[in-house]
Amino acid sequence: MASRNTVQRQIVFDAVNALRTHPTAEEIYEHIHRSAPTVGKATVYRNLAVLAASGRIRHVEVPNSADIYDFNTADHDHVQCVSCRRVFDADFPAEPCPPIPAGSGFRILSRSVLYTGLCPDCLKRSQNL
Amino acid sequence: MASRNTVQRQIVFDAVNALRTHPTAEEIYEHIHRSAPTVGKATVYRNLAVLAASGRIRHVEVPNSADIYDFNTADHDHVQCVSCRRVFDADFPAEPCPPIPAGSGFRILSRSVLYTGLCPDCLKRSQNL
DNA sequence: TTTTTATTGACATCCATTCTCAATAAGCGT
DNA sequence: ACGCTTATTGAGAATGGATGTCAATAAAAA
Repeated sequence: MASRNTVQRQIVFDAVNALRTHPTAEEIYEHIHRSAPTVGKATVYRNLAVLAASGRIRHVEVPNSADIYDFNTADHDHVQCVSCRRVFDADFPAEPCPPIPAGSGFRILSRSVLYTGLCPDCLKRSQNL
Repeated sequence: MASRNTVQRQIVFDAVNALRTHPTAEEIYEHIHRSAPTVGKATVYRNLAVLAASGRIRHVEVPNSADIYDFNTADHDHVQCVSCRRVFDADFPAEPCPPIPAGSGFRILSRSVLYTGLCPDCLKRSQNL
């Protein structure tokens, strides 16, 4: 028997699509908790994993921060602000990285690119000091 | 007063240069512990951070695994094997990603590229099943 | 040598995430 | 519609990796 359509799974999926701001699992849990206080945190984590594995949402691993989940499953990179730690889409004008290579005996499955820097808000704030 | 040349700091630096296999902080600590059992784990972490900040070693953040430290400070990417979780240099023939862009009000400070896939060992093992 | 203060070591604490396990419920076959 | 199987749930404990606390120590400036 494959995966089941539980109400909790749908709630988690809806939350990721409602929160369009690269939410963490914790933020998704808090959002859900308001209208569905019985849904446990482990259930949120589990369903985020299931949804990501099936390609319905995207799981973005963020080193030294909580991972984020993205309703936008199209291939795109992210920027994390070193100051406020928020994650944004890297939609600035940049050539994409070249296609994933095949060489040296590795089987490359994926590539993740994460930019770090200052977001517009924090950059402005730092310039006003 | 700037930073001090403590014996512990030198021990940590030497360990990173001795372990040329992308060691984690834990592995570095264990290596050190054999010959210098009084050096604490917090000291190892602190000195790894100091050495990385001063550019003497490189700190590579690995999502969902322990971060690794690299004696090779030259700019290069890494591959993590999804099976054995080891980290390798991405020295396969690949065009590098284009230079870091400046656009959209972000100040981009760095970009990290991490490939995931199967290392030669694990690839071979999976083909022999 | 004296003084200053960066650094240490031991341990507690933190954070994000995963595990455990009995209880529940999805959805198949009948 | 009704069981039956088993994927899933909820609560909390447990984990792993890393950082914080703080009195004691030791670089190195004066």
